Amino acid sequence: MTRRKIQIKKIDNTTARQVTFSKRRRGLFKKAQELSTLCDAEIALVVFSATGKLFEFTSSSVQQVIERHHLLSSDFDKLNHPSLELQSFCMSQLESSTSAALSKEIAEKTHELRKLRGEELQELNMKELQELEKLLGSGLRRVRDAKCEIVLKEITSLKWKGSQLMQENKRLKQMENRQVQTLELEQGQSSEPIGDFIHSDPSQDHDSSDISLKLGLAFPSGI
Amino acid sequence: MTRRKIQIKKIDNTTARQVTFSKRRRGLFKKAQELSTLCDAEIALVVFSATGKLFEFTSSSVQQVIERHHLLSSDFDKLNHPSLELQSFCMSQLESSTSAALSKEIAEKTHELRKLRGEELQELNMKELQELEKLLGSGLRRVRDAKCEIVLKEITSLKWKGSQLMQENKRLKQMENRQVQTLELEQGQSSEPIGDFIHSDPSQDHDSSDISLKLGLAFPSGI
DNA sequence: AACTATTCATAATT
DNA sequence: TAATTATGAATAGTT
Repeated sequence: MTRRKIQIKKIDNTTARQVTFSKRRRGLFKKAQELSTLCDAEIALVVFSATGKLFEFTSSSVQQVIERHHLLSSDFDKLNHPSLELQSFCMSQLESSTSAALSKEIAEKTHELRKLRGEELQELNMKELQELEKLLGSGLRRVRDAKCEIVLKEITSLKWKGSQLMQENKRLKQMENRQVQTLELEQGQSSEPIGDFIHSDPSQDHDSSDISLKLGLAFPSGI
Repeated sequence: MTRRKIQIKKIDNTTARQVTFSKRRRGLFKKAQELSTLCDAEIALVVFSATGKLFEFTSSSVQQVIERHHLLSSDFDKLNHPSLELQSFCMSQLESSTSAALSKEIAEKTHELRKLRGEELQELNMKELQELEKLLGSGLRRVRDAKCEIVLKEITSLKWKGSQLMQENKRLKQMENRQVQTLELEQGQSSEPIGDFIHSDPSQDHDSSDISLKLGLAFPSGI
């Protein structure tokens, strides 16, 4: 995609296709390698060229499984049934991730969770306990910070809406005064128009009444 | 690779790592798709994120092969690759039932762990934060109890060993007195034997000095 | 989630 | 094939 953009469709020219395959395959494997390193991801990548040649990349954690698989698969299979080979390879990848690695990972995470919940402490020594305490302490601090954050946001929002209401109120009072003055000058006119204006549609205030409700809920529950 | 070149090593910052994972994963899958189309290659790409989430790509040709196998495998295949056929069938069964479920469980546990470590709090509301705080608080209490337990054991052990030493000491003093009395009675003997006896090999005290060292470590670091 | 300054990948060419 | 280079893509850091 340089010198000119290309369409993503099969390259007709065989030579050009092979050259592109070589270049892009290298690029793809490099990207896979980088992703697994940068983001601690487990990656298995298998590529069969149109001519049936096999290329593969796997992050170190799944390497063993593949080696085992290669020992089991015959050259005959590789040469004659690349698709089958690929398929069974994929399946073994998934399978291994499934039963062995995933189960192990779950066990580890479960254990970690139990420790954090203080359910499996007898096996820990003083140093490990202190590290755990530190972890829990910092977690607790972050939770409390998050709570503060929420409350502060509520307060800021309330203050702002409060000042809005005060402004509105002030404006309405000025209006009212003007109306009263006008009435006093005109003497004896009906007061209907004033009532209509002052007691305007209450649904306009829906937003602010909602706020005081939120405040009522937020504070008593304990900050 | 923009704004600045980066080192290809695990990204420390969790958020940045997740963002990069998303971006680069998309890039990688796109490249894989392009390579398979442009060069008529068969590609299988499996990625597990650090959080245990599964992503996969298989070129259409591979997908077709797999589907064909599952739905209407030919007699030829059956005759020549019964074990592979059976294997792939079993695998697919395993994959759909186990892998998905296990992956989901890992994702859940990972999420739970991240919450406990205070890494994913922005999505929680006040009530959830309070529950989390309670959980962390009780965990912290248990960890501190466990630490107390260890220290109390140390103290009990020290007291016991101390009393043992005092008894031993008392016995030795009695011995010494008897020796002195004997000497006074015998008058004019060398005092060498007494010195030898009192300043006995200090390596015998190794055990108890070890304890006071442990205690010295345990207290200042904060119980 | 969108943007942009860079670096990277690579199509065309030699 | 291998190297070069002009250009399009990908993406790290930022908003």
